[in-house]
Amino acid sequence: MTPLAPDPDVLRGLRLFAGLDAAALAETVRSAQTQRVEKGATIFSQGDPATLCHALIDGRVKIVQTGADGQQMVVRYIGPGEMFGTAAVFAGGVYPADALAVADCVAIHWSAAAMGVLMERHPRVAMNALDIVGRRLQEVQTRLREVSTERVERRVAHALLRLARQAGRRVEGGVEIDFPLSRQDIAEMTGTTLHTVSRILSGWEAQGIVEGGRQQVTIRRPHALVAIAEDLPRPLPPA
Amino acid sequence: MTPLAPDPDVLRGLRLFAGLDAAALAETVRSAQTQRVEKGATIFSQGDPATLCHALIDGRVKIVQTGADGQQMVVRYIGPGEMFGTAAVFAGGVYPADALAVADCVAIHWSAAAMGVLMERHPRVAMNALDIVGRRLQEVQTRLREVSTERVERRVAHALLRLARQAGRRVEGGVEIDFPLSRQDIAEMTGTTLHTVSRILSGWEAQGIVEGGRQQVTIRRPHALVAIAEDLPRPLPPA
DNA sequence: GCGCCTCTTTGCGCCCGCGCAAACTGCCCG
DNA sequence: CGGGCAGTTTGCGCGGGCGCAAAGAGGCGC
Repeated sequence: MTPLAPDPDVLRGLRLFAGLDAAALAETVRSAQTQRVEKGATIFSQGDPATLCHALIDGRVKIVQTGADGQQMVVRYIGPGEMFGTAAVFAGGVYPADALAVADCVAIHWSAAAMGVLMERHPRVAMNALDIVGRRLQEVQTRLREVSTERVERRVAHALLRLARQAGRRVEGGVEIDFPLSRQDIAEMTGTTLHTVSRILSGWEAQGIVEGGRQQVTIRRPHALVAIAEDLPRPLPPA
Repeated sequence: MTPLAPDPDVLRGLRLFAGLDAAALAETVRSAQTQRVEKGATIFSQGDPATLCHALIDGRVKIVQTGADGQQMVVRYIGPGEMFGTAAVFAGGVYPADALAVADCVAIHWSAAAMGVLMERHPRVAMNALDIVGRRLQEVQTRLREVSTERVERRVAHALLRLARQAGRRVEGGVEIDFPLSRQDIAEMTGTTLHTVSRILSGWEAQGIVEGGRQQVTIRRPHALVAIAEDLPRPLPPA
C-alpha cells in the first residue's frame, strides 16, 4: 500500500466524476491518494469503520461478505474504473464486507470527509454516486431473485455471463475471464458448493460450451450459456 | 390516485430531506404532489419508465420483482416515511419491480426532473438519497448471503424479525405484523414455497413461538425466533 | 526434476425441501 | 344464511444438490 501522487487523467475514466469541469477535476485530484496493492492483500475488512471511498484504476478486487458461521459469499468483483466501499461510507459507516486484491492493483481513495466536501460543492458527484449505487442495488436485487427462484445450473450460467460481460477478454474460440477464478469462487457467487459447480462445468465442458482450467474459465459458446440461463429451447448436442 | 396539495409538515418525517432549512423544505413541497392509492392498486409496474420518485406517508407498499418465467420475489415492504422508486429514477430509468399498495395509502411524489433540480440545488438531498440507497444495498446484500448460505427455517426467522422491526405493533403477548401478509408472501421473501412456510409456522405455533392467522402473523416469543435465526443454543421446549 | 500443495474431479448416499394433491377453514358476498 | 373462494394445512413421494471421502492434476518452489 504505497501512497503515490495521483494522476489527474485517471479520473476521466471514473463515472463518479462524469460531467465535472477541469477545475473541479483538479480539486478532486488534490484530495485523492493513490496506492498500490499486491495480489492477495486486503484493502479493507468487514466491520472496519468505513473511512475511505475507493476507486480501482487497475487490477481486480473481490468483495466478500462473511456470515456469523463463517459462510462466505462473493458480493461482486470490481474492475478498473469502478468504485468500491463508497456506499458504506455514506450509509452506516462500517464496511459490510472484505475487499481483497485478486491481482496486483492500483487504487485511488478519498477520505470520507474529503468526499463529503466534494459532494457538497459538486452535487453532480453525489448524483453520480447515487446512479452507481442505484444500479448496483438493482443488480443485487436481480441476483437475489435468481438465487431465490432459479436452479443452480442457471445461476451458474448467469454468473459466468455476468463475469464475461464485466471481465471477459476475447480470445480465439471464445471469451476468457481474465482473472483467477476458482470453482469455489463461483460457488460463493451462486450460493452452492464447489462440488456442484465442478460437476456443472464438467458437463458443459463435455458439450463444448466452456473450457476450464485451474482458476480459469473460457466460454466457448456464449449463446449456449444464454440458452441455459434463459431456458430457451436448448440446441441439442449432436446425439 | 387523486392529486392533492401536499402538506409541508409531512416532509419532516422523511430522511431524504433531513438537514434542510425551512426555505428549502418549502421549495421541496412546491415541487411535490400527493396522491391517495387504495389497497390493491398498482403505483408503478416493472419495466415502466421511471419518471417519479415516491415517498410513502401512510399505508404499506409491496415491491415485487418478476422473473422471466413469472417467478415472483418480494423485494421489500415500504412503510410510512420511506422512499421507493428513487434508485430507479437515477439509475437506469426503468422501474425494476412492481409497487403494489397492500393497504390504503397516501404517497407523495416528485418528477425525476424536479428531484434532479432539488439535488443540484441542495446537495444534502442527494447525499441523503445516497445514504438511503446505500443502506438498502447493504440490506439486500445481507439477504443475498442469507438466501445463498442459510437453511429455509432460518431465513424465515430472519424475514419475520425484519418485518417485526419494520412493521411490528406491540400487542398483549407479542408483536403483530400490522399489514396483511400471506404465507405466499413470506415464501416469496425467503425463496421458498408457501407449503414449506406453512409447515414451519405450524411447527413454531406448536411451540408457542408465533401465532398465525389468515394473512396475519403475531410473534409471541421474539427471542426464540432470534435463537433460531442466529443458531444460538436453543432453549428446549418443556419435553 | 522432484515433490508438495492447492485446486479440481468424481463417486456414493442421504436428506431437506419441493411438487402434487386433497382436505380444511374462515370470510365475503350474494 | 348458505355457498364459494382464497388462503392455509397436511400427507406423501421423489429428486436436486449437499456432505463426505478419496483420487487425480497442474503449478510452483526448492
